[in-house]
Amino acid sequence: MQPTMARRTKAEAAATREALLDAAEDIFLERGVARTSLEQIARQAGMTRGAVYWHFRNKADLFRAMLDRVRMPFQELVEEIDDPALVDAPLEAIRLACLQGLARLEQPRYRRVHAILIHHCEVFGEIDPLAMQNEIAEESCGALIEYFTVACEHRLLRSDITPELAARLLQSSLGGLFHDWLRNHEHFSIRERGTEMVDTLLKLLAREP
Amino acid sequence: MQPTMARRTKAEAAATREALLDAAEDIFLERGVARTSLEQIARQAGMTRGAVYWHFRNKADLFRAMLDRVRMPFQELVEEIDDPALVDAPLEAIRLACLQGLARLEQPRYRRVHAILIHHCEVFGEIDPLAMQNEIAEESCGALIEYFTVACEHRLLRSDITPELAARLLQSSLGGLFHDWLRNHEHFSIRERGTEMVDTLLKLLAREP
DNA sequence: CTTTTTACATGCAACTCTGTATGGATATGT
DNA sequence: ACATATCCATACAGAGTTGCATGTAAAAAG
Repeated sequence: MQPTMARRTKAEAAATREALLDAAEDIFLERGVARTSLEQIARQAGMTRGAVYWHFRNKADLFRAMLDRVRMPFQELVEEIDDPALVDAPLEAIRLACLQGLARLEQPRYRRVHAILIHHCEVFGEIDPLAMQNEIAEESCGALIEYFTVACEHRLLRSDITPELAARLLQSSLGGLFHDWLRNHEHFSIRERGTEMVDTLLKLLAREP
Repeated sequence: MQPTMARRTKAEAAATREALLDAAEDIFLERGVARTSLEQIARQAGMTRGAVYWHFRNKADLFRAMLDRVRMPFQELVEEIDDPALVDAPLEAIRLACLQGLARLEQPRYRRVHAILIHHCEVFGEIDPLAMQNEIAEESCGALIEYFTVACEHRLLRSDITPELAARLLQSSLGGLFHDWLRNHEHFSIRERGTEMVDTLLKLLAREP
């Protein structure tokens, strides 16, 4: 055993920072946020608590950094499918944005971090996960309402369905499916079920030809 | 200050047990399960940790007792609306069972305990809240599938909708709405939005006359 | 090459929480 | 009335975690 390992290069330091965040994901997901100590995270990454306290101020700061690696604003999803042919097909734009989101959530990192945020952490320190979830929900619902409003103006929606109702239906359905899937993702594929759900919902909501 | 308060009557003991559970609901909801100590619960109830350890073995046991006060198996909801006229109207039976469940969730105790179970606790000790949620979800979804299957056999469903798909749609929608509402119940009434959602979904899923 | 800063490891004091052991006073059974 | 079991308060030992302070070897700056 060496006397004391010492300073790494800047690239190595960045690598240990990522390793600490990876380790945090692992143990947060396995034991929950509250029950994992900083020493468990450090040992999982092959480090000691000294490394953790150098890179982060405390557990809340580490948690925030972990979330920052998977920031996925809804607006990004819309911009990624920015096809000018879709301005007159808002329902198809919604469909593609949803599928884009489902594809992202299948990536292990997104899935794991969201599972931690939704199912494996409580309020702690200066972090309020419910407030974060609220922000996400409000933003996505607002965006959906806008698109459904456009669809309504183009006479693409059933006459007995308001844009707000359509948006809430779609958002609740996907949110519920998301929650269920995050509990045990091996039970089914969220991409398949999500696609099926979005397709049928949009078909049911669309005005009959 | 008296030297040492001592033994209460059996009724008083049962009352303190209830008071401890009430206090646990309060603080669990406010601070989260992991961050609340047994002493905080005891003091909130005007007792000490001795009372807690007398009535419960540990925090997990207290948590389980708290959940036992709001056990609401889906079958109960169906039995409560056991109207023989509904055996030939399975869609109406589903609707009434859902409304019955929504009405229950509006009761403060049900709402608070479910908010704790879903949003304010992680895995701890011998308690796995995700497994409990899974049980609830599986049971309710299974019951919905049975009823939608009957509806399908009676030609009450659209021909392009399978009973499984209908059940998953309804369950995900209500589950997502439930999660959103539990985050901040003052934002909207789950009874109104849930009723609206159930009505429109069933209308969309029903075969056109 | 020298100095300074970086990137950690190690050690320490303080705090919090748990579980249990003990004690006491009263309700309850007989 | 007496003995006993009940209901709860108090005290204590132990473990675990946090934040900081210190040490240190190498990288980076000059």
